[in-house]
Amino acid sequence: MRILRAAGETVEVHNYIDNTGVQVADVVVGFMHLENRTLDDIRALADRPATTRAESFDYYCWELYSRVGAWYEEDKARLELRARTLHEIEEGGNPTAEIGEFISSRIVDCHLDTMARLDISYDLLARESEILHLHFWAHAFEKLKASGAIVFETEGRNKGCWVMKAEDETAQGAEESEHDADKIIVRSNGTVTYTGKDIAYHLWKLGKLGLDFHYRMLRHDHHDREVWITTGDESAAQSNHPPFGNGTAFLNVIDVGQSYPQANVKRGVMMIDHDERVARSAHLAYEKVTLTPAAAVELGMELSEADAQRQQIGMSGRKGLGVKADDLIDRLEENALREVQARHTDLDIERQRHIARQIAVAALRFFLLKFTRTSIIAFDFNDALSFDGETGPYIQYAAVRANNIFRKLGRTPDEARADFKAITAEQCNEIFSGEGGDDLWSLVYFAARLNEVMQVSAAGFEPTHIAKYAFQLAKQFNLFYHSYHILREENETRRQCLLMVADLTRRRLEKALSLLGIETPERM
RNA sequence: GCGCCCGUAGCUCAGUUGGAUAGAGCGUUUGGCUACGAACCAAAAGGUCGCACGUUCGAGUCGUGCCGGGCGCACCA
Repeated sequence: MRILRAAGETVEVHNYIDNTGVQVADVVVGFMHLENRTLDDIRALADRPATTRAESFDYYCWELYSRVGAWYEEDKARLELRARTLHEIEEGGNPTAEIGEFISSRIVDCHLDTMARLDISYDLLARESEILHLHFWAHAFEKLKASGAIVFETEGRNKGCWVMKAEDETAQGAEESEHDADKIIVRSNGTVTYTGKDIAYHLWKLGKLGLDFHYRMLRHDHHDREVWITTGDESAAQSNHPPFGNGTAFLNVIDVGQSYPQANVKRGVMMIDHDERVARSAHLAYEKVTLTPAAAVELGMELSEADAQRQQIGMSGRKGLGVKADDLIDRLEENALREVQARHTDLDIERQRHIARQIAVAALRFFLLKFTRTSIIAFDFNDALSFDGETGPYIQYAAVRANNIFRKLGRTPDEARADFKAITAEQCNEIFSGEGGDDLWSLVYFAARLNEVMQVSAAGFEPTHIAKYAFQLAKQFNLFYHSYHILREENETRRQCLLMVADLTRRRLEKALSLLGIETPERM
């Protein structure tokens, strides 16, 4: 989002809230049938003051969710309870749905708090419940039927369903093939599948549905910007909302496992809105983070022999196996704070904490961004917790060093720039063609490439290009920093040239970091 | 069976549209702080780019076929 905006695009950040799905249903089942709790009980639990992470509502639900998973395993017949609960939540207007609504809202709050720690925020939270209740599907259904995108099957395996036919029907040939290429959109019992709902949602994104959500302001984020959420309750709606939807293209950031359903969604939308801007839209697939066997052991998992041999082990919420973002950030902040306190005893605790938070965010964000989207990230605690080498803090450190030069000099970069203006082109040329001139040119040239790298990164939807570039620039700056001691330079002209090189690099470093969502601390 | 992704140094990964002796980080070995703070720098060791053909003046990169690993292919979301 930051990179696309910097490249001149207008971007709206939405987060799809699947508040009527199986995960919510399972937690509801856990509260209602494993723990026999009422809505008031759950409310009390959510409202109790939490002194440890384990007592927080989201941690409680995470743990409960895996318990429900195990409970289903004991007796598959219990899955009937999930189906019923899911149905009641979709229906709305009953106690089960009320509990579901409460839980999902609270979890969204927790999620936003966690994301805020990483400087992540959203413009709009679009809820699945509204897509159902505001009849998005009914409108999309008519359009799909009218366009011939879906047809009603009167015979065969899919009898009684509305299906989207496979593109290469003839090439398919074999009737008895194990897998059917046709995609069912409406089931024989008349209910709509996920793909159908998602097609409706995407038609809305492009302003092609002829319907809109109601909106209300949910909260201000950590930068005091408004975060809006959809609502099906017209009386709660606020009309002073920013414009949402009506996009010219959409980018769905979902893991690569969703490639097949996403391809179907795009196909469905294309049949109604055959437009180059839709063609430009894409499923921006990324690979998941998995655990190294060592990390899995550290999380308390007992490895089978087969697992220990594996390269990676998938995380699973159902099994309760995963790294919780808040835990990881906590550890990063603790480690960073220790380092800061060892180095900067003069700063008060609040400033130390602030710096520690900035470093922790840099470490985690860079750790995730240093990989390409398509490579599976094998999560290792040592790598993720590191502040040395190819890490976010390394780059921050280079930028802070550059700033320290000016701090020690007693002049701001702007003042130094004014001094520099007094130097003639000839004098400058002499420095840059003199001893070490090539080193200076090489750094200046590399620093000047940020914009080009940003374009490549935006065009390929690949933030890692910026990340790799930022690291290389920091590395080159550190070399320069060691090779040329600026404040000790006696030649006044030369010193001012070196200062300008340092300032140029500093600005590019900070810009690159900000594109990655990383701040530059005042001290390190 | 069909489709997608991956295979590059001991480990984790980069490698723009095909272009010169294939690059980082970590780890290992060695050296460097009277400091613009060493969260750093320098040096060394370490690679048949999974295998085999093909296209090309030239292939880690493009094509085909194998081998190995991961993930999809619901009237679930």
